[in-house]
Order: sequence, then structure tokens, then C-alpha cells
Amino acid sequence: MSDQLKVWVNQQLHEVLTMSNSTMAEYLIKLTQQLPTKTEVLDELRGEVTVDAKMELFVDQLWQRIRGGNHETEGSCKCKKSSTEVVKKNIMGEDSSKSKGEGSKLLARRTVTADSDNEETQRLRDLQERDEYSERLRQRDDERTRKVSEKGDEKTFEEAAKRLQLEKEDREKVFMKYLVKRKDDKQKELKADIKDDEFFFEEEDLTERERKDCEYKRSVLKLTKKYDQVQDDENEQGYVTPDEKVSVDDRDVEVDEREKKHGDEQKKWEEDQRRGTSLSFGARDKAKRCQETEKEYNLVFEDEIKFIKSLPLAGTRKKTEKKTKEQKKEEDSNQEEDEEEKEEPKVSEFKKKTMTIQEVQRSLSVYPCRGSLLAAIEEHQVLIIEGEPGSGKTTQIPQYLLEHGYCQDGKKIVCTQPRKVAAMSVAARVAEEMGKKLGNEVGYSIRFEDCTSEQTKVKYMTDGMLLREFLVDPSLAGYSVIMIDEAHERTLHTDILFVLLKDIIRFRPDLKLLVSSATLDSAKFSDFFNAAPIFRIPGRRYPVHIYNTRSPEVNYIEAAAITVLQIHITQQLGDILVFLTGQEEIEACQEMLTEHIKGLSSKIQELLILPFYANLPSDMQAKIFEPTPPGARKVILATNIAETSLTIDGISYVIDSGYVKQNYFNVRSGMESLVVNPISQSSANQRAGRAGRVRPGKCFRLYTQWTFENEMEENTIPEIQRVNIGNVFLQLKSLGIHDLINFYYLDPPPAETSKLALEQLYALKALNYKGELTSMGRKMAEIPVEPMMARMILAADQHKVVEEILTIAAMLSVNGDIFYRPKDKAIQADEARKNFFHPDGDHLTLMNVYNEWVGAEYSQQWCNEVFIQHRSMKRARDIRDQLVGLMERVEVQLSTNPGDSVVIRKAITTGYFYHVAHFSKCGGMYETVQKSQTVTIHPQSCLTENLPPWIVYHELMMTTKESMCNVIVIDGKWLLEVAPHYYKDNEEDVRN
DNA sequence: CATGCTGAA
Repeated sequence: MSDQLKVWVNQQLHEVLTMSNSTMAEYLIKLTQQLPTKTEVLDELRGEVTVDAKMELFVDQLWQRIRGGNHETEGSCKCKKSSTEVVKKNIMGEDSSKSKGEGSKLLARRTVTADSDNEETQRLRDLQERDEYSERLRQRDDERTRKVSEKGDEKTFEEAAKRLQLEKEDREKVFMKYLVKRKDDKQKELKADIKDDEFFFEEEDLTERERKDCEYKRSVLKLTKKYDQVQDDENEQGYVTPDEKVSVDDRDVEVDEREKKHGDEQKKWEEDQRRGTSLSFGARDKAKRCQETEKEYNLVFEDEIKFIKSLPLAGTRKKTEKKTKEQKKEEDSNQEEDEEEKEEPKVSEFKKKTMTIQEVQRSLSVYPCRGSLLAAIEEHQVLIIEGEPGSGKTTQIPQYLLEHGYCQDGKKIVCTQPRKVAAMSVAARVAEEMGKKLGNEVGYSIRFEDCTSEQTKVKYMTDGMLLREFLVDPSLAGYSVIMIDEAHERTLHTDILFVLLKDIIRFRPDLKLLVSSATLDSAKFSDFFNAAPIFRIPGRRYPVHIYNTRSPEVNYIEAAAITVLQIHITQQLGDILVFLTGQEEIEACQEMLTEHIKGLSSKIQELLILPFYANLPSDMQAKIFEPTPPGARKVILATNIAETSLTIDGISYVIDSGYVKQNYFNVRSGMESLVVNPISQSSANQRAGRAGRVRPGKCFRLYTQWTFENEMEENTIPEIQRVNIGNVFLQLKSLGIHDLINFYYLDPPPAETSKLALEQLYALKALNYKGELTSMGRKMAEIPVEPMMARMILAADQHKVVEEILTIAAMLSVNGDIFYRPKDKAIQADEARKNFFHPDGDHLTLMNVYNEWVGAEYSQQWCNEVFIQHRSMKRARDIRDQLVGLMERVEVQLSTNPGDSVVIRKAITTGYFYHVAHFSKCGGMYETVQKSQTVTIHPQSCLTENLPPWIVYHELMMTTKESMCNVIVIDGKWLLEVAPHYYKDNEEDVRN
């Protein structure tokens, strides 16, 4: 009975509280079952939520249902006490007076000394304010949706069509104007380039490659329209290409000039793909002619590295056998197997390129399972779908669902992706397959771009966006199917989504949940969703042969460089991908390789060395997607950006150093540290898999088989256990989930991290002493930044410096460097940076940079001159615009006071009073106030010479030293002014 | 003297 009851209670709760969750439902049922009288239930409830007449009525009904006429229950006396305990535990996870750590001592002290009456009234007022605010928010949202629907509510279809047409034309006009200007610029540039080439190389005998290059430039000139489109938007250029895209067909698509921006990008991308493939085929043919095939290792260098061949990474055939054993539904398995074996060998990659869309769809390995898959979805509410990349699950399954009628009565199918680019390109692909325009039936929604309309039925979005939607509509009523794709990546957002979805499927029996994952974790997901069935889709991957070193390598950078040369000399053509940990290592490796090649240049084929990491300027990044010239070989030295985020075609060899740099949040020191760690077995396999996309490949691991088996973790530690989860907790709280610590996570965050997160939220006044969300907290949850930064922005309103703080917040949110510092021009770059320095600290320096960039009309030219990354600045502008747009929502008026550095710094301190460090004269070092950690100012800061007594830092990073990044000078007294509740006990210290 | 892996809102 209890499940049914819970569903009912949840529905009622939804009515009464405009929110719902089953923890609350369970709690209520328990109360009603255990307390002796209804009045006591109500009293107990008042401690939790505001109880109005509606609520009272509901409790009355519940009482009737459960207790009926029966007024006595055993054990009711002791229940009262235990449920109070429960509430208390919900706040801190354990009895707060017993907790360790300074923060909680402070909390305990506060709870004891506080005047309880004042506390109570304050709390009630706060809660009331919060509810009022929520109500206002809701009304505004309603109004907005009404406006939208009114807009779409023209009397006749013709009128609506006309309006849409007009709007569209308007957009297009602006866009075309822009295109023309762009084209002219680029054409000029290209012309000059070609002229240069002709001038310099006229008389010389051009090599094949150079001639190709010239021809290419000329052809580009003709195709400018298509090309400048892409060159413009560096951020998106050439990035992720989801697996399914490999099978893009070669149909000639007419260029529709009026197509939207991303549509064009998509085409350009396909163009690139086609070119890349045909050329790399050329390369392969040539290699065959050279008879360089399949030689095993020859002794080439004195310090040659010996590899041992071990078992290959499973190709398709092997998978099939394994599958038969595991497959739960036998008939499915047999069926799949048969069809697969017939089909598999025939479909070559080349053939795929020339097929029509329909043929491609049929050739994908989900296609044969269509019927059984739909039946399984019909039968089960939750289904785990397991399949190799490239099986077509991301693109095909939503279409199947749509065709099968899951979108009736206006509900949508949604599919989440961990990355923006993936969401965009998959949506574009599906729109094309369905012959619909992107943004109509098929759309996508990502942070800075919502490309959907009222007719959208299939929606691709990033997981973070779906999480945001939970804040607006906690039951996700608009969706009929939710598909979580790439779940095995275990990003923070997917993990949280799981928690929330597990909750809502209990009272939304009509909602279907699909979780798609690579092979490894599916059993775990299945357990989490109460043994949900697993559906396996046979994959299609070429086998990758794995080679391990015979003995451990000490210097893996050098080992990598040597292996590259070994491959280059002994193996047939095919590009090499090398995994290293960071920019510095990549540069070192690059140097080493160029050094070696110099000595051999006449004897070997051409070797192109290309570095690749996120902070690399985008024009350099684009180079790795350019096709390899025939007869040459590309070596890409990459960080783990190449592990999941994007696919590079033509990779046949992978060299794996076995290490990554990972961010760990250390609770005890409150510090993030970036450390080089051995990778996990699953990520080693992921890396190896990169070699087998186009044809059978080889992976060279710079560690021994023994190391792999004994010293590596099986799986990478999920993000939720590695990072600061303050932000996540704030969001969950604002969804009405009270007990965060005992919540049922896929992998729970460490208890200490959770406690710290709650303490910080309390100190920021986002939670009251009962652990309830305050009005401040409600507003903070609305702003998509870390809690401390959100607090800073809200504080800016009091100080009337909102514009300035928003600029600073945006600049701080840009990860990656603002300042570009190439090794060869380090001195000039440092000089250029010094011009922006503000005596009061780095935050203000950043503000200067932004404002000057605005003054230079967002010019890229200007950025290049002063060694600033234009890409980062554009991102900062996007973030700032978004934040400005949100200010109305949190009821903050824009205000500005650019000259007043004191006020700006005070606002920052209000948010970051947790991050204060004091210069101790005896030690000659900085010490954090919170944990007494010895730290230094980061060398890039502008305050390295002054050493003021009190500073606020933005973040603490452990690299080679514990250093504070982005610091400002403050006056110790401000701390009392700004965060008296936190600093009143250290008053004397702060004053001197 | 000292200098950062990747995503997402």
C-alpha cells in the first residue's frame, strides 16, 4: 500500500507546496503513522514547512487514510523524540555539537549562544520572504509563458506564418550583411596570401604538398561563403564530432543560403570530413605501394623501447560472443547476432559515405534491434542501454520513439549530452535525417543558446541545462521520455540528474527513462534503478592491438617521443595520437621530437608535429583537423581533451603515457589541487579505443601489463567525489530536498565534503540554522555561478556596484587564461600585462582588461597586441550578458560606480570572506584564516611586491606550491562589517 | 624565486 500512498501524498504535496519529493512524502507518512494525535503531526510539520489551511486539510485527509478511527498506536511516545532527531540530523548530517573542525565549532557556538526568540522570528521572516520571492518568480514565469503562447496564438495559420516569415527575414538580413562583410575581409586576406606564395615560390619547384596547398587556397577563395562562416566562430570550430557523424552520408546537399548559422557550420564540417577521408585513403594506398606493411619492430635507436603485444581490445566479433552469455533476453540476442553477422563485413566505411540517409540509418547497429528495443521501453519504465560509440543510439533512438508516438499530447523527448558541442551537432544531424529544419521538430538547448520552439518534439540539451529546468519545474511535466546519454562519463551533472530522476519516476509512472552508457558501468546503473533491465546493442569497432612496455619507463615524455619515431619509421602510414598531461609536457615533447627529426630529416618521411590542449589559441587548434598531406604523417600531442571530447579522423596509433592531471578538492585544507595521477583502466581503454575508429589500430602503452592490472584503479573516481559540491547542494536544497547527506546517490560525495558545503552555505546565509533555504539562498540558486560568487553579486546590490561586480564575476568565471604567454615572447607578454595592473588587486586588474576591451570595441586585433586571449574575452562577454539578463530575476537593479575601489572590494569580501589570508610577520608568509594553511601569492598576481597584511583570494591552487590565484587587498576591519557572524570571535585579531 | 587537465550553468 505504501507506494500507492506515497504517490498520492506526493501529488498532494505538489499542490500544497508547489514542490514535491518523496523524502518529504515518506517523512509525512511516518509522522502520521507514529504520532498520537493529528495536532502533534501538524506541530511537527510546522518545524519543517509553512502550514496553511490547504496543508491542514491535506494532513487531515492523510490522517483519515492512514489512521481512520484508530487513535492509539504502539510506540508513539518515543517517536516524537526520534523524529526531532531526524530533523536535526537532516541539517548537519550528524549531531552538530559533536562535529569536528573549526567551522562547525563556530556553528555550535552560535547555536548555543544565540537568542532563540530572535532566531526564530528571524527565521520565520526569512522563510516568509523566501516564499514570497518564489511566488513572484513563479508569476513572472507564468507571465512569460503566457506571452509566448499568446504570441503563437494568431487567429489564422496564415497570420502566424507571415509573422514567423517576417521575423526570419529580418534575422537573415542582418546575418547576410554580416556574411558579406566577412567574406570581403577574408577574400582580401586570401588573395594577399596567394600573391605572396606566387611571389616567393615562383621559380622554385613546388612539391606536391605545396602545390596542393596553393590549389587549396584558391579553391577556398571560391568557396568563401561557406568557409568564413566557420572561421568566424572560433569557439565551435572543428570541435567535437560525435561518433555517429562518422557515418555522414555523401549526398549532395544543396547549399541553402538562408539556412541558420549552425546549419552552415554543420555543412562545413561535413565538407571537412569528406575531404579528410578521401585524402587519408590516398595515403593508405600509397603506403601499400611502398610495401611498408606490418613490419614488427626493428632496432632503430640505441635506447629503443621494447613493447610486448598483448590481447587486443575486443573487436566486434568477440563482443558478440560475450554478449550471448550475458544477454538477459535470449531471443533478442540471437536475432541481433544473426543479422549482425550477415551485415557487418559488407559495410565498409567508404561505402557508407556514398549511401543515402536511409541506408545509413539501416546500416547502424541499432537498426536491427528497433522492434525489440521499443518493446523493452514499452514494458519497463527505466531501461539501461549499452552500446559502443558509433552504434547510432544517440541519433536513432529518439527518432524511433517519436515515430512510435511518444510525443502525443504535446510531450517532448529529451536527450542530454555532457557537452555543448555534442548536443548541437547531434541535433543538427537528427534534423537532417528527418528532413526537418533545426529548431522546429528537433531542437537543442545549451547555455547561451536556446534553439527550440513550441513545436519541438525532440530536444537535445546539455545535462546542466536539464538540471536548471528542474528548478523551474520539479516534475518535468513537459517530457515523456528522458534519455541520459554518455552516462558512463559520470560528470557531476549526470550524477545529480540520476538522483533527481530516481525520485520523480516514482510519482510519474508515465515517464520513461533511458540511460545510455558504454559497456563498463551499466550493471551499476541497473542496480541504482532497482535492477532495471539492460539492453545491449552490438557495437561496431575495429580491433586495437595493445602493446605494453617490457619494463616500466621512468621518463614517459622521452619514451613517448622515441615511440613516435619508432612508429614513424617502422609502421605503415597513419596518424599518431599521444596522450600527455599538460601544456608544459606537450611543449617539452614537441621540442624533443623536432630535435630528433633534424638529424634524420633526409632519411624519413615528413612528420607533422601538432600540439593540442584547451588553452591553445584556436587557430592552432584548428590545424589538427586539417587533412594529412599524402606521404606524410601527423603526430598530435594532446591532453585528455582528445580522450572524450572530440574525435580526430585518421588516427591509427595511440601512445598512452598512463597519466592525467586531475583536480582534487581537499576538504581539510579547503584547497583544490591539480596533480598528476595514473589513469584508470577504463580510461586507458577509452584512449586505446581512439585508434580503432577508421580501421584496425595499435595502442602503445608506456607502462607494463603488470602496472595496468595491479596499480591502476578499475574506474576513474567520479567527479562528485572530487570537487566542491556547494553549488550542487544549493540547487538540491532549492528543489526542496532536505536531507542531502543521507540521500541516495549513485556514489555519495565524501561526508566531509558534504559537511563543508553545508557549513559554507550556512555561513553565506543561504541556509538558516535549521538547514532551510533562506530568501538569500533562493536567489543565489537562481544565479548559475558558485555560491560564493552568487553571494558577491547579491552583495553588490547593497553597495551599488552591480555592473562592476558582474564584470569581475564574468572574468573570474572564464576558465583558461585571459593572458596569453607564449614561451618565446614571455617578456613582452609580462610587460603588456603589467599595463593593466591595479594597485588594489587582480580582480580590479581583470575589470580593467574587460573595460579596455570594451573600449577597443571588442577587437581581436587589440587582444593580439596586448597578449590577451580573444576567445576567453568573448566567453567573458557571454557570461556577463547572461548574468545581466538574470539580474531582474533576482530583483537586483543594475547600478554602477566604477571609481570606488573600496566599495567594489567590500562587495567581493562579502562573498569571499571564507577566503581570507593574513600575512604573518614572524613567518614572513601568508596564512589562511580559515584553516591556517601556509600559502603564497601566485606569481602572476599584481600584488607580489606589496604583500599587504590582509587579502582575499579567489581560489587556492596546489601546483608546485600552495598558491592563491587572483587576490585583492582588504582592510581587516571590513571583515567585521561584512561578515560579523563569522569573525566576531576573532575581533582583536582582525583589528590589527 | 614561482606558472594551470577537462567539461558544464
